[in-house]
This record gives sequence, structure tokens and C-alpha cells, in this order.
Amino acid sequence: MKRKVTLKQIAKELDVSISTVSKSLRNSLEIGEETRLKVQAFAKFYNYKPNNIALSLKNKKTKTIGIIIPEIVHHFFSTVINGIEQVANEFGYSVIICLSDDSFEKEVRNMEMLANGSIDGFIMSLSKETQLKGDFHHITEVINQGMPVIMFDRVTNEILCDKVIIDDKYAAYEAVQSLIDKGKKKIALVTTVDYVSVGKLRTDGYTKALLDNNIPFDDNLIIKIENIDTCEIIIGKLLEDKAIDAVFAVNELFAVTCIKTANKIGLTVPQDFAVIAFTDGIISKYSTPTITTVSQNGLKMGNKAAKMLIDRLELEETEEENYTTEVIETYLIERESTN
Amino acid sequence: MKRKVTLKQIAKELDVSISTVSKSLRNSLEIGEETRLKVQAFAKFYNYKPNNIALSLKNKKTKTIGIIIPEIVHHFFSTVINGIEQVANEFGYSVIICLSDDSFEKEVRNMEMLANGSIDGFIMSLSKETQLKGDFHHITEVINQGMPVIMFDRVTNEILCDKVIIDDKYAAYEAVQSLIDKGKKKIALVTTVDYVSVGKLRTDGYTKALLDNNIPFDDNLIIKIENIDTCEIIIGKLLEDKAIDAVFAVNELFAVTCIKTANKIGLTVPQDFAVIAFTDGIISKYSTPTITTVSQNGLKMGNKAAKMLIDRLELEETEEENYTTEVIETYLIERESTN
DNA sequence: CTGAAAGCGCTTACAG
DNA sequence: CTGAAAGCGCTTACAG
Repeated sequence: MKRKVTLKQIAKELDVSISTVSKSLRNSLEIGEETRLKVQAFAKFYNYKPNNIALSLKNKKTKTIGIIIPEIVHHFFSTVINGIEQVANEFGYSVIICLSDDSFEKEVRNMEMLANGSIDGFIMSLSKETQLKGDFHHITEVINQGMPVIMFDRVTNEILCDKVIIDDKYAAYEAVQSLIDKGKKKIALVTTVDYVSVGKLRTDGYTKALLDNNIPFDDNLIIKIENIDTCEIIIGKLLEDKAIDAVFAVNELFAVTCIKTANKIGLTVPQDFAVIAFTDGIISKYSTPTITTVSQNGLKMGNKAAKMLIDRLELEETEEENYTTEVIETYLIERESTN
Repeated sequence: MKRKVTLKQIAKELDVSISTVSKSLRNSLEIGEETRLKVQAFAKFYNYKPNNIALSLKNKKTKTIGIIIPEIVHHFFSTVINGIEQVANEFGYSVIICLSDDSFEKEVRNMEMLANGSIDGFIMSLSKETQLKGDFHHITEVINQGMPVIMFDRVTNEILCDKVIIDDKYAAYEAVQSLIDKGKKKIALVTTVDYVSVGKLRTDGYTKALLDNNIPFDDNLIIKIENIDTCEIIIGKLLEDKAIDAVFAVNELFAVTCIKTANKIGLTVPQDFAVIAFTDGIISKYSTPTITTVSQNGLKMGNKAAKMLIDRLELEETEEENYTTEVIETYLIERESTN
């Protein structure tokens, strides 16, 4: 077992000073060619690699990005991570990931842990509980310490920072409009509870589309799912009683549950009613029928968020406070469920 | 913007030495109560938190686990990460994740990057390319430097280290046996190319099950998919020509593709043939019909891998070289596709 | 051309 | 009871 070699050991071995070794390896012209080459050869032989931790301490930057998301077993979030990792990798950054499990306390704890020098900046999406409580002190604190934070998807207006989002309201509007264009009038909405920011916005888009088309708004056609495991009954009731034309679901899990519940009570999609969903994930592509969705380009969101963070990190942190919100475009992916 | 406060600043502010501050905050009895309390109050007020990087350098451990996996947008791998994160979190460790994108070169680069002091140990699953090349020098090197490595799922016999796997061969055997028990005789196998270790093992299990039941082995019933995007044609041909009783697929993507291809040519699952798959992911649960799968308990694998690593890290690294391979049990989850 | 010194933020054995 | 010193592994301004 040959442990990692340090500058000190090389210096001792070669009987020169640590400074000389360090400079030689950084190819400083300060050092005479002979010494330089000798040191380099030796270092190469022993596979010397500078210690990241020492460099971080010295340079006061870690070249590491901290990511805090609600969950990772989730197509959208893992896609975003993939996007972040791509550009992080390109710029020589690592990513360190913490999960909040949609818990406020875990989100706070993880942020504090990472904020103590482990990373240079955050990319995060709020936990449900944080959105419910509306308590963002942990984020403010980190920002006040001079650490940049980029928020994506589940963001809040109460924090001033860079953000990457889609236009949830507009995308929902367009999705519902596309249903109306196909002649659907009795359109149900299957959404989350209101405190989830994106759920709320998508609901707003739905409402506005109905309004603009003079379709009466009917509260009975809206169901707000708190818990995915128990939603089948509520959805079943909706489908049975209301003789609807279409369902607009704010995520693909709700959508596929609608389709499966429909099948159980003898209804077929798209013959009996159409389904359209948010979040173009793996389920939409492989369910039967395949589901028409609003693309929510997670890869691009991740790319963009990482780019924004690295820019802020490397651009001499000049332009403080001039935060931007990047809106990633969305589009409708038409599949079988709206044919 | 109040930057993070350091021991030095507190010491200066309170006009005591850095040592005194450090000791006070660690509640050392060496320091007089008055001073101790004063320092603690001050530190609390300024929200002092020790710098992780400095601690890492000093302690020569980072309390960080490095994870290297082929991809993250993949239900199984993200589940494993979730499992790792759970126990990491419990023991105060962070996880830093690098993706190899199934590329040997990226795997090597990422390992080298993390091995330079950033982490205390690795948990990894091999990239396809690494398995194809059979080049594991980067892993040997890391282990030789005294850094523990835990491999999971896609492992190799050529490296001696702790491993967490399932019994791929046996699980495949059982799955195929269950088909045979249902009277199926003409069972097709949809698998990966051979160099993917788990694909190979599952193929072996399939072969053995046939053999043990005196079912003639027919090479024409086996297709090895190289590329998921172009597999539909090959699968279509298999289904059309061979009049098979059942398909055993080594992952759920292959399984769902079989089902969808079957539908296109007028066949129905499970009426015309049964389908059983490896990897109990999200697709199996939501496809129509739902798919019978071999559970591959990613969460448990992640938990176990993290536990093994942390044990090795914290147990004074006594028992060198005495590596274990943990086999996580699997079971069949019966769903509609084999009814 | 080479090296001693200071410093990044911390801990701890040792002096006083 | 308190503090100066050494050290983790590195870099760099400064002396010689």
C-alpha cells in the first residue's frame, strides 16, 4: 500500500525545499530547468496529485457545487442533476448532493452542513414543507454570507437570487387551450395542494384558459391531491360522476393514475376522455396509451442553473445583486392520450 | 453581508488566543468557566460554525462518500443513491456524486479527481465500457492508496473489495422457473450484450432453468440488445416469427418495449404471451399491463453499501483485506403481465 | 535560482 | 487557566 505522496515527501526525497517542488510542478520559470525536470519526473513517477482539500483551504474555493433537492428517485430531478453535472464536469467542478426528503428540517440541516466551507455555491429546489411554512431564513443566511444560490423549479418570490424556471402558468394555459381546440369543454384538473408553488401556477393557467374561452369554471372538476397513495378513490369518483371530456394533470403520476382508474371503471383514454400532463418523464412515454405532456426540459434547466452558478463564481463576483430569472421554454409533446 | 466568522476573528474580538477559543468551543475543561461561557456566547451570537475544509485537512478525513455510477436518470441507480444517502446522513456523511456516463475515461477521471483528498471512500458501479475493456487499474490504484471501495451491482471478480450484489443468476433462474411452472415452454430471452456482468449472469440463470426442466435451448429465442433505440425491430421480428409463450427481459425497458411492440402487431400480454422482467422500477408499476418483476432492492443495496463503507472507515481500519460480498435477497413481484 | 516564512482555519501536545 | 507552537498540504510574496 503506497499512500498518496505529498510535496513534503518529494522535497525530502530530492533534498530540496517544498517551495521548489511546488514551483517546479506548477512549471514556474523561477526554477532552473534541471531541478524543474527532475522534480517533475519524480512526481510523475510517484503519481503525485495535489491534495484537493489543501488547495481548497488555500484558495478559499472548493470547486464544488452543492445541490439540494426534495428527492432523487424522481425522473425530473434526476434529469436536472444530470444537466448540472454535465456543465459542472466541463468546468472542473464536482457536485455534492443532499436530499431534503421534502422536509424543512433536513433542508436546513443540509444547507448548514454544506455552507461551512464544503462548497462554493448552491443549486436548489425547495422542499414542500419549506414552501408550506414560508420560512426561508436558512437561504437568506447563506446568501448574506456571500454564497451564491440558484433556485430552480420550486422557487419563491421571497428570496432574491438567480432562478431557473419554466412559465408554469403559461404552459398550463397552452396545454388546456390545446384541449379546448380539440373541442373539449368539460375539463377536469388534477393538481397538488396549493402551497406547492408550481402546482398553484399550473392551476392558475388552467383557470385562465377556461376564462378566456368562456367556459364556465366548475369547482367540482378540480381535485387537489395531497397523497398519491390514496388518490385513486378521489379520481375514480371524479371520472364516474362527472362525464368529463378531458383531464389536465399537473404531473404524469396523476395522469397515469387517471388512465388506470378509468380502465377499471370501463372507460378508455383517449376515446372517452383525453389526458394531458405536466412533466415529460419516463411514464408518459411508456404508459398505454402514451401520454401527451408539457415538456419540462430538466436537462436544460440543470445546464442553465449550473452555468449561472459558475458564472457568478468565476466572474469576480462583480455585479452583485443583479439577479436574473431564466425561463426555459416548454412545448407540448403530443402522444396517444389526446388523439 | 456578514461573512463567516473564524476562530481568529473571535479570538481577536475577545482578546484571547485562538487556542483558548478553540478549546472553549469544544467545551474543554482546561479553560476557566468564565472565559469558556463568554466565548461560547459570542460564538453563538455570530453563528460560528467550524470550517469543514480546515477540519478535513487537520483530521485527514472528509466525512464524505464518493459515488460513481453510470447514470443517474435511471430508477435503479437513483434508488441506490437514495439508500446511500439515508445512512450517510444518519452518520453525518455527505455524498458527492460523479457520473461515468458509461464511459471508461470519465470513470477514471472522476475517480482520480475524488481520490485526491475529497472523499474518504468510494461506492461505485462499473461503467459498461470499463466492463468491456476489463481495465480496472484506476480502482486498484485507489485501493492501494488505502482508500476503501465498495462495489455494487455491476462488479468484477478481478478486484478484491467489499461488494453488494443480488444473486443475478439465481433470481433469473427463479423468474424463468415461475414461467415454466405456469406451463410456458417457448420462453424468449431479451438481454444485453454479454460484457455487462449482470446481463451475462441473468442469461446464465435463464439457460440453467431451461436445462433443469429439460426444455430445449434455442438460440433463436435469445436476442441481445445493444442499443435501446433500435431494438423495436429486432423484438418485433422475434414476436412475429417465433410464436413464443413468454419473454424474460433483463430490464423493464426491454419488457415494456416487448409489450408495446406486441400490441402493434396485434398480440396482447398476457393473453398471447407472458412477460417477466428484472428491475422493479416505475415503468413496471405503471405500464399496461403492469409487469411482473424481480425486485432489485436498490434502497437496501444502497443502505448496505453505505453501512459497509462507513464501518470500514470508522472501525480503525483493523481487519484489512478481509472483504465480504453481501448478497441482497430478491423476490418476484407478480403483476398482470404473467396472469 | 532556491528557500524560509506566512498563511488558509483548525486542533492539540506542551510550556508556563 | 491561558497561550505559543507545530502541523494538516498547499501556494506565493519576499529574501538572499
